[in-house]
Amino acid sequence: MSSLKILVVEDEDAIRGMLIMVLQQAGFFPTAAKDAEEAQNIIHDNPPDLILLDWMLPGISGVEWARRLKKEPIYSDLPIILLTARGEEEDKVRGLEIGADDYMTKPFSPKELVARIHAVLRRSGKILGQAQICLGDLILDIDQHRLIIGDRQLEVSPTEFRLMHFFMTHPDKVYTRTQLLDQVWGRSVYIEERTIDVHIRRLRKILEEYGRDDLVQTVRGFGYRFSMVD
Amino acid sequence: MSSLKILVVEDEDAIRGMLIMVLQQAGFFPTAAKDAEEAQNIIHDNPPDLILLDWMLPGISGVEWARRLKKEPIYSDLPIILLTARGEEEDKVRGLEIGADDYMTKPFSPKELVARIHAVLRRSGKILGQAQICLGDLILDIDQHRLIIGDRQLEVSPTEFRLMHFFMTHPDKVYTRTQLLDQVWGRSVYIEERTIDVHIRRLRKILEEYGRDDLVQTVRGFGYRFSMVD
DNA sequence: AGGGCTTATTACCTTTTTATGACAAACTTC
DNA sequence: GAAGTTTGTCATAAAAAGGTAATAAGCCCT
Repeated sequence: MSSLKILVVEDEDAIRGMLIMVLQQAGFFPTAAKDAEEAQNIIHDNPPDLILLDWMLPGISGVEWARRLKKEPIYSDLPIILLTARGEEEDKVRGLEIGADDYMTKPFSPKELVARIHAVLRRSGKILGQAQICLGDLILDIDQHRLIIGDRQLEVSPTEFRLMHFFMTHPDKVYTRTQLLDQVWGRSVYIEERTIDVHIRRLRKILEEYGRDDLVQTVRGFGYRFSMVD
Repeated sequence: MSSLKILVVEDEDAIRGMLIMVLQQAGFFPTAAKDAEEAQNIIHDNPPDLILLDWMLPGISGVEWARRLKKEPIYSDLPIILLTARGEEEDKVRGLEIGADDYMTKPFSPKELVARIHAVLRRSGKILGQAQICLGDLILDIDQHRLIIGDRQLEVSPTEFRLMHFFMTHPDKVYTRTQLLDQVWGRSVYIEERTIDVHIRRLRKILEEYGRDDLVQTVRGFGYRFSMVD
């Protein structure tokens, strides 16, 4: 699942801006509101997958608004993370009479925020990886961790599986070795670009037995492409 | 089984009230106590099927009381879910051998609470599912704690049984060691991940005699999978 | 055709991951 | 409370995977 929308409801410009920045960086699609009223409109027009809500808001307080939201059946499943200043309210928040799914005390690190968002989204089932990815007669089953062609199962190593996963979710497009390294191995790993060649080779060898080694195509001077079309 | 009784032990009125509300809504029959002493009486007069216990209590702390309870043979099977505030204690909960079956960090969503209660009840056998679970020629007899293959029946140890139970009710999907630990042993126990390997080994050894050790499959880099398919 | 560059292929070695047997503590059972 | 189970941990063996370098093969241009 991609394009997870997060609504930030926060009256202080600086904090709101910072939050939006952080969220974008983390791959979310943030929208923002200054108060409950504005937020209400956004929710109506373009319901987000999660709300980051300031405890104190001008007009209707964040808590109050959250409570109302949770009562409406349409929105009751919408996860809410409360943002509070450190202080006396902390105890009350813990009481969770509000129905918030989590809370954070300012100031917090971007890292922690993103981590909590992920946790809440996962808990509420918003992050559902597709169970299966099909492409022609290729099936990559994430849950079962299996790669199947037709009715036969292929034996692939962890890295081969990840590579295949990336290819199948990004078909028909050329990727440089560096891009593949970043996407499949992760930005923080440092290995030779040429190593990619070897892994491509290994993938092809496996696919070869099924006459499908033509799926992994070399684009001379650029990199590799995975495609059902020649 | 209907009319599952749940005892809430929590000193803060607001939270206690909220919990009771949530539990009723979810179809349980909650009773409540403000402290360990009160709880002790209730347990004696009208033993519940599960206890929701606050970590911090006036007088005897929740943890201390839980520990004592677990030592009494009569109550040792009574599942306990600990409620803790987020903070330093969190780590301790996992580490310390309290004997709780699960724990939750406030604040939590009602949904999650109910889900965990169900999970714990199921694990501890309070919720009767099917009496038998069949998969191919495998039959797992819940009541008798027996595994039947074809026409022969064999005894398995408690842990092996639970592991087998989990596998047979969740076939074809890969689980990491951590997931298995959480699901089969419970979230609050702390044992080495590698211990899973040993239990897998033991399961396989049993199945081996019937030529069925291929049911438990290793998925390198991820974990294990139980499947009738290769 | 040949030089220069890019990719393919293979072999090798290191690291990582899993399997297995043994042991001791904890727990049951009689 | 003694004998037998059960279960978690460790040490070690075994297996698989992953990265690199060396060499072969291929492509493109003049």
